[in-house]
Amino acid sequence: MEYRPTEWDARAQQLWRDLNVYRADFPSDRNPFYVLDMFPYPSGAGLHVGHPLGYIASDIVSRFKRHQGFNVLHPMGFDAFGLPAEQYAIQTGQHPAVTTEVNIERYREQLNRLGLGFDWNREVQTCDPDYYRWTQWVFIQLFGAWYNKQSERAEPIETLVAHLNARGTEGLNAACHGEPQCTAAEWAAMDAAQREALLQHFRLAYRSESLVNWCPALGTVLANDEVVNGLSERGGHPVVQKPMLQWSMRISAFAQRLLDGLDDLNWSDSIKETQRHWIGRSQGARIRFTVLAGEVGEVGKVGEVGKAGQGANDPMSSGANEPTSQRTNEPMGGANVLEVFSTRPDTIFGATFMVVAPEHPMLGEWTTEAQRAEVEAYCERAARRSERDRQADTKTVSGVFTGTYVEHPFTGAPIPVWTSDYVLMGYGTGAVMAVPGHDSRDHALAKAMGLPIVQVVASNEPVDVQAEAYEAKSGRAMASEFLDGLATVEAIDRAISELESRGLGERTVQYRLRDAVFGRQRYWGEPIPIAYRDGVPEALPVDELPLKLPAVDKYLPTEDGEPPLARAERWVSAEGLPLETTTMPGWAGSSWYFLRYMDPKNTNAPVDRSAADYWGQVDLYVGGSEHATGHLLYSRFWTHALHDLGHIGFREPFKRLVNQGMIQGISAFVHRIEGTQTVVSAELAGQYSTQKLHVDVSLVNERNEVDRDSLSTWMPSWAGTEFIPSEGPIKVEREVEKMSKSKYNVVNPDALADQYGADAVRLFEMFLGPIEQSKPWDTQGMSGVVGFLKKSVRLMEKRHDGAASADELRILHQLIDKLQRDVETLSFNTSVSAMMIAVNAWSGIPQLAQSTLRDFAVLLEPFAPHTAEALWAELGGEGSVVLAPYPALNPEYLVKDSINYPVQFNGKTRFQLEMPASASAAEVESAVMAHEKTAHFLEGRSPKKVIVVPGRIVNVVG
RNA sequence: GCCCAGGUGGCGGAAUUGGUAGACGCGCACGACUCAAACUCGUGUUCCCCUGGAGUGCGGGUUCGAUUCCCGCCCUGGGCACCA
Repeated sequence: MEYRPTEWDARAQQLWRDLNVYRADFPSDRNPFYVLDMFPYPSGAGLHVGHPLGYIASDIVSRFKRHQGFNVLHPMGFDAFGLPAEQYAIQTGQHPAVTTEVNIERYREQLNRLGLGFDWNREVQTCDPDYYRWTQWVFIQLFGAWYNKQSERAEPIETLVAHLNARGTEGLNAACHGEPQCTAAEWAAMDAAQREALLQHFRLAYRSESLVNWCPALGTVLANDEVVNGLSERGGHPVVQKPMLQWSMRISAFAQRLLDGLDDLNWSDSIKETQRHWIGRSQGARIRFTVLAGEVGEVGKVGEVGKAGQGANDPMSSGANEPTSQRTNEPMGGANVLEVFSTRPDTIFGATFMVVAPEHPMLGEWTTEAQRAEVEAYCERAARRSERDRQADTKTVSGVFTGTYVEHPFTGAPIPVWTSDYVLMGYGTGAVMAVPGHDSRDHALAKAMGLPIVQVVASNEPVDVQAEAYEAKSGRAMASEFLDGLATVEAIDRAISELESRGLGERTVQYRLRDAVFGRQRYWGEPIPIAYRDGVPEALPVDELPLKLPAVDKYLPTEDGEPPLARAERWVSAEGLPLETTTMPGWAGSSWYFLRYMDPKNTNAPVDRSAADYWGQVDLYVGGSEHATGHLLYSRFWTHALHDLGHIGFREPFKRLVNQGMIQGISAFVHRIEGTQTVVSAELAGQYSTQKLHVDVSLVNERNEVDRDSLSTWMPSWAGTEFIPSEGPIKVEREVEKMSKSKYNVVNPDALADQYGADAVRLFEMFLGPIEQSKPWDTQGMSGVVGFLKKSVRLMEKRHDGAASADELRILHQLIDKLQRDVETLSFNTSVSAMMIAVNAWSGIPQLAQSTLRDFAVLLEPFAPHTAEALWAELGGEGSVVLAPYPALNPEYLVKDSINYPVQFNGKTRFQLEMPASASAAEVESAVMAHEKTAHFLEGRSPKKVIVVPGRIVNVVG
């Protein structure tokens, strides 16, 4: 039998299609197993060898579980809404759906070329109206829900309305923004618009005026996870903070549950830690300081502000993006009270000034006339700076005195109020009590402005708080009246109790997690299914879904800066109401797609409850770690909410998560003398003033030599290139970098599959190393796995119809044992090596039984399914090897009857001693002592101690 | 700065609960086959001052025994970054 990989690839793939072997059944009596890959965004560049790393691993698990009799769900789809297709549309006028479809077609071909066993009957595309109909449906569910902190779950908005009818906001414990409140009587008196304005503060999908990340270059707002170092994740454009009326998702309501849920998930520590940080729970207290009246400017219009909650443009939305407060009923106190959050209330006696964020809504009120010009100038400067600028110089401190003072709650001393941009409006209350003695940032401002620094925590080591803040939480309170002598932890507790008893503050938990901005001023996304009746948002009736993307003449904003959907001719609901013009962000469709695979054709619901109950959580989810704070958090949030609302029976979507590492490219550079067309071989480059330029890796051979002719004809700009030396090889320089089109280091998996066969690519990617690890792609090693496949095929020449020998069975069962253990940890590099060891061992046996070879074909199948299929056919197997049962492990063949003991003297291995496995420790010891070499290594000493670990090792100490 | 992961031959990497460090593969060297080359097969391949010694980033420690456990440091990759 000759090894013919490309021929076998085609034949096996045809057989799989004919027999529909990857079909997942429902209903079914078999046990379900759900293996999921993060579905790709179909970009124009196609797949490179890095993408399939995770797909191959999950494919191996799927195939393995199928052999073991599980009903395996292993689907694939496309995350098809996104910016690149839209940018291309803006440039060319081509509808994004067209480019997207072309790209999807190419992706599907590339995935199939590698023999990945997906159930394509269940494919989903997020841009398909039959799919996004249900994304819109989920949005409507969230719009129609609120989070009840009493029951700790999301509930239909009707239960909130019932509460408001009965008692107003009294006794209500809900996740919300701002300080919405009303009595039952006030609620009863409100008109529809006023009621909706109030409800918006509670809905899980809501609209509010808030500070958002605005990216002028992309013309859209972005979520926090889409902004990296003050630049947009896509495209790297500057991002600024800007207040806008926007749709948001109240993910902050689920902060504690998203935190707690991590404990039971089988995910990597680093992803869990990343999420914990992103959620950022901190415990402390809210503390209220009374603003000293004499100093307050324009006190007149104060009182009304805090009582808002009525009217469509209510003023209480100003702090909308701040995480929800523990309380809902206490008034913020308007300009009379300055409220801060602190994790160190024990240091309150060290608070020598207050700092509020430049965006703080009360700042204007608190600024005295004398200071007004200076404060306004400062705020304007802070607003103009982009996030990036603000982050760039965290070293320089700046701030301005407002002219106002607050009263210290315990000492009654006046404390000056400052504003500085190191205090963020988006966290806590947007104000802090500055304790320069024990907080480095407060310390920096105090130093710069000459404000007093007081020590209120004593340490065992000598500390000088004038020089540096003492921030450790291990110390005892001092100069703090009733707190003196208490250890920090106790002092915090005591300080909070004291504040609570005086009604000046309370214990609270603060989260860093912000609500997620949900609207995008873009075309290529799901339309938000909201219509406006007299300016009041209402959800479309579910039976009007899908709300399809309208045709537009251009994919750009309108002249007035409205999103592209405003260009549509009649963008109104069935009832004729104007529709929302922003679309959903990229993460909407990917937040629930794993549910749709369970029931992809359902026209009555996103997923039938019975299908969701049968398949349950994803057993294994494989994908990149770059989604740690985006997709992986949002999809958890939606799953929790859908669970609470009764649509599915589990809270957490992904039981186990494995992050595959990145495959890096090995870029090639030539040295070109600056300002010339002359290329210098790398070893001579030091003699010239050269620049390093990327060249395509396909122009370079294994000896790192670039071909002159192909370089000259590679691109027009390289025509007429001259070379030094003029004869002989031209060397390139190599460097490991991220694999990317622009670095010309991309290797395509389908091209490799055409050259070596799909199985060689699969095996090689797995053999490269542990799945989670990043590693450079080096095709040189390919010959190793090709050799293994050829050797495997050559075993067929040894086959006979008789019974299998004990030797060959021992090899077989050791392999089964190893493979079964490896699949649990996805340790497929060692699986490949174990198969190599087995094949090498069988190669040394003159004859092999047909049954052994058949079993081997099944063991090989998850890794190299095409070759296994060819072997299976040759061995007379029925149907497809994909559906064959896994060979049962017979542990008898794993038992060894003798053990080769390494014998150590003082920890150094000196010789081996073969002993029967049944030998006792005493027998082993006497055998060692009787051994001729023992006397030599003891050099006349008598052993102090002989350690015998049965079955393992002997160590003679002496 | 804080948090997480990692550091083993020329290279990718392997090593159950602490128990023969370097499996498997690449590369390299030598040999067989061949007129020759490719393919294939075989042998060797951690290093050194080689009857021995050293050795898993560095320095200590625990242990009969440490890649594995503990303490301190260095480096690499990733995450967060004025979060009060």
